[in-house]
Amino acid sequence: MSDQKTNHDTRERILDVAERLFMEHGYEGTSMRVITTCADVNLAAVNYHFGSKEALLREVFRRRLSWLNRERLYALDALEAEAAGAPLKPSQILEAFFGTLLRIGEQPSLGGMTFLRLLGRTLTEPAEFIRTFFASEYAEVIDRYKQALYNALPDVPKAEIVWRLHFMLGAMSYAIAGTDVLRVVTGCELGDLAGEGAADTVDDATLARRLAQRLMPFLLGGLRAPLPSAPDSSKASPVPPSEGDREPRTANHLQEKQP
Amino acid sequence: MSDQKTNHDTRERILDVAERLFMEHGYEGTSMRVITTCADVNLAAVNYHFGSKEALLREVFRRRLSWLNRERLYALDALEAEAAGAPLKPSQILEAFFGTLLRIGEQPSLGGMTFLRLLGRTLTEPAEFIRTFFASEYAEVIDRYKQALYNALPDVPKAEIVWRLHFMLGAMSYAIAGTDVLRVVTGCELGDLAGEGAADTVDDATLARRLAQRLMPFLLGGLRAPLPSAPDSSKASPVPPSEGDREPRTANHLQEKQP
DNA sequence: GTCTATACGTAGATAGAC
DNA sequence: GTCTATCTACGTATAGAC
Repeated sequence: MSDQKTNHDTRERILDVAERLFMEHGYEGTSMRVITTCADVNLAAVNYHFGSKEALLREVFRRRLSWLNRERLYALDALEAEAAGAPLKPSQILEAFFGTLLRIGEQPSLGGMTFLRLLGRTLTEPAEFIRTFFASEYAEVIDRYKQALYNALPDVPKAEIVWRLHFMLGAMSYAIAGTDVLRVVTGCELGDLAGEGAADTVDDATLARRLAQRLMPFLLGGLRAPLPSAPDSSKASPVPPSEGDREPRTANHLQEKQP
Repeated sequence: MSDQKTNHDTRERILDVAERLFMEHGYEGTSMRVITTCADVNLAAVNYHFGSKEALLREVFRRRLSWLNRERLYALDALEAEAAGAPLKPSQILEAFFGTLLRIGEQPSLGGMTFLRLLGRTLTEPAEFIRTFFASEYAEVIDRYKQALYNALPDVPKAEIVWRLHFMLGAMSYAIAGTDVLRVVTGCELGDLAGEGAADTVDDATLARRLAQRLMPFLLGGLRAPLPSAPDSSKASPVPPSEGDREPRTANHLQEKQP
């Protein structure tokens, strides 16, 4: 049973090809004909094995996300067990959430950078079925991590934490998707940016490691930034002290334009 | 000439409808037939006025981006003239770049939140013609702002600045796109988050203002975060001092996983 | 279980009447 | 300049042979 074409092989081959093509051309931009041709299977194979194109996309994500989100829960469990009731440090929480994700990029068997790029791009796809699918897949993990952040930053309003979680997800998603797109905006290949000297191509595992190394301080800096001044409410903005890490206080740079 | 259907009206009506539909369903997910039906024009009108569907998308963006990027250059010119050769503060640069963008959300005549959401989503679309179009539209502005940031943060490696610019663009794009998508991830409507008390619907202008108020401190915190420790190079990470704003020094939270 | 062949709708684009 | 009618290619899905 080494090189024999079993159903399992066909299914996996379709999933691998679809993962890459959805990443390269988007969901709507990838036709079933192209998928089945590239996977060297019959046009009908997708509907036979998965039922529909939508179900195929869901399965592409499920086989990766179920692993990822389980690992994220394990990581949080471990941290909380070690802390024995004390709130976690924000840096620990971010490392568990984003570090677990970014480490996928170093391991092709978990999807590698192909899957990370696909994930980053698909999070903004407007199709309703995609959004509801992600909502259900992420619900538990997001809820647990939000709670952890609430506990870690007790003096920061919960709404503010949710906003910043949102911003962090965005920075991460674009950073990943951009490792082969956003040269457009930055005007140069990210390979040039990742290395200190060698400007040529960088393999995926190295890119993933360097991305994590650059991204995590940025996220932590954003999460722990001073709160904005209150605009239309009379309550003051307390400085959020965070355990372990010192919380810097700087001037408020953004003033509300119209009071 | 008040309510007469001129060519100009037809063109603008097509652009307005296409802007909204591309935002709601994506480029591939929006058909010419739906566009022309909603705009109450004939199917052939798009090809007559714009030449093709791709050219229509480009024109949808061009009429907004030409204004936006001109304003961004003006804002930077004004800051640099005022500074008279001295480097700008990072907060000023971010305000000029992101503030100018976010203020579009308050003005429906400039596209409002509809255009901002469309922009946020389209930046990740994989289609080649879209990426090359954005590259040319953004080239000058990005170049000018990169230079301004280099000057403002002379002790931060340029590669690090480009990475962080990249992260900031991502956080902003997702934050915008998410104002009607990412309830998926955060588990609640952003309307709930924006207001202190009133949890119902928030009009676009208010949402845009509150978004800017929350986003700018986050971006500035990320931009001015401590540099990551050098992983595979022996040179130390200097703390970047920035003018005007005090630069906080915190511990490095992220350690390289493999030395 | 897998593939061949095809159904049936819709995509973007265009020729030519008005 | 605008519209009708239509072209050709491609979309997903399925019925039925092997």
